Amino acid sequence: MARTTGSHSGITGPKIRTAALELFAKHGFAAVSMRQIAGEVGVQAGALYNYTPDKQSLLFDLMQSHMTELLNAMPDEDAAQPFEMLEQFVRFHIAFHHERPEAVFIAYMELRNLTPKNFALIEDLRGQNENRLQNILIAGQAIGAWTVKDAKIATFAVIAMLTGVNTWFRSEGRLSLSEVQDQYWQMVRSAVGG
Amino acid sequence: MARTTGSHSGITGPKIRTAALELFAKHGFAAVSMRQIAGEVGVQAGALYNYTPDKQSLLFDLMQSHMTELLNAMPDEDAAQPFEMLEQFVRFHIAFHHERPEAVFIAYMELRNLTPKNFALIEDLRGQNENRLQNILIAGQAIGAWTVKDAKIATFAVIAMLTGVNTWFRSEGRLSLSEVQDQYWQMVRSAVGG
DNA sequence: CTTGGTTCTGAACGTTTGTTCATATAACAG
DNA sequence: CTGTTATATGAACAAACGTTCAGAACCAAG
Repeated sequence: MARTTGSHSGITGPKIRTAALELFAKHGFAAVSMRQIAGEVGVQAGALYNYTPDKQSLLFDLMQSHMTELLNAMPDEDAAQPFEMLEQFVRFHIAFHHERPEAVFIAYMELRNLTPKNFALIEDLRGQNENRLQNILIAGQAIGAWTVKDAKIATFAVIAMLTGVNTWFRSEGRLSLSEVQDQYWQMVRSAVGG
Repeated sequence: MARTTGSHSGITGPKIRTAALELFAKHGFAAVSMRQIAGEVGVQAGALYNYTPDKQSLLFDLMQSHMTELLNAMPDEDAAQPFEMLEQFVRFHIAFHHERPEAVFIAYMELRNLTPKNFALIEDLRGQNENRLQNILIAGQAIGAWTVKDAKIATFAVIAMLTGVNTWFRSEGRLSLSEVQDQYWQMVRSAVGG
């Protein structure tokens, strides 16, 4: 046998994904050319097509990886009471998103650049995440853990708040991650009336 | 004297702005071509350059108009107590954004497609809006109207919540505008501890 | 070394891009 | 009507786009 499959692939492949992630987050999918990505990797544009069938797939793979990572990393719902589950959800979301700002940015800024088929797939994953929060809120409603009126509205409001953290929070800044988590948890708890 | 300035300009000009607004919101600035905009207007691409020096200015003008409209339309701060001012801010923001979803979308999705100079100008206008909310929160803090710890965090959280309404709320849906305003106001009020 | 497969180059393809401009059209003032 | 001027056309420009592909370079097994 000859050279092992992906002996360079193991280096160039991830490099391409990283470069694409950063460039897409910075300039937007449509504004980034395959030649720019290749340049960042240190390779010619044609070489990218050993790793992705086309530009669209590159975007889709990045988004899909992010969403499945998010869903897999999320703590189990079953274990705890609604109140603790909500706190866990809030803290987890802030921490998880904080570690991968580019992926978060892309995952909800570049939805419109997906083909309809790919869009549907990502939207489904998005929905799963929102449903977990909504289920927590409904469960808490049911046992009177809080007083929020409409669980669906509250879901959107909380998701927006949490996603918004990434637009301003940086580790080097005035506040630590846990301070941010603390205050957001307090705001969310109060907002749902818990 | 000859023909009055802008006899057609008065028709084509606004048409171009409307078409650009819709297309930029739908597909993104970088993904929309001048020919697409022209096609929507019913004109050839070259004609656009009677109304804008270039594509970039078209984007910038749309964003600037939106931001100054927002700032001008905002109710005065001076009149009321922090508590009423906060409620006013929340209800106003939801209503105002609801009336112009495309402009809102563009105003914070296309920041990265502005030239550095234009970016700075828009960021300044953005900051003015955030400052109004922050001032309200600080004023309320000072007189003990609510218990929120960090006014800057709360500002970001509230802005994110309010801007997020546009991602899901449509007039034809289950809820009316005032129901949404009511529940968001309740959530914001609780979140700041008022 | 030879052999065979993986990875990359570099040129090329057909389109599309933003923008310009000479020219045509149409509307109004006198 | 004539003359003037704002407005639109449609062709053209160079540059950049995503993608393809023959061939070179490289690496590892035998």
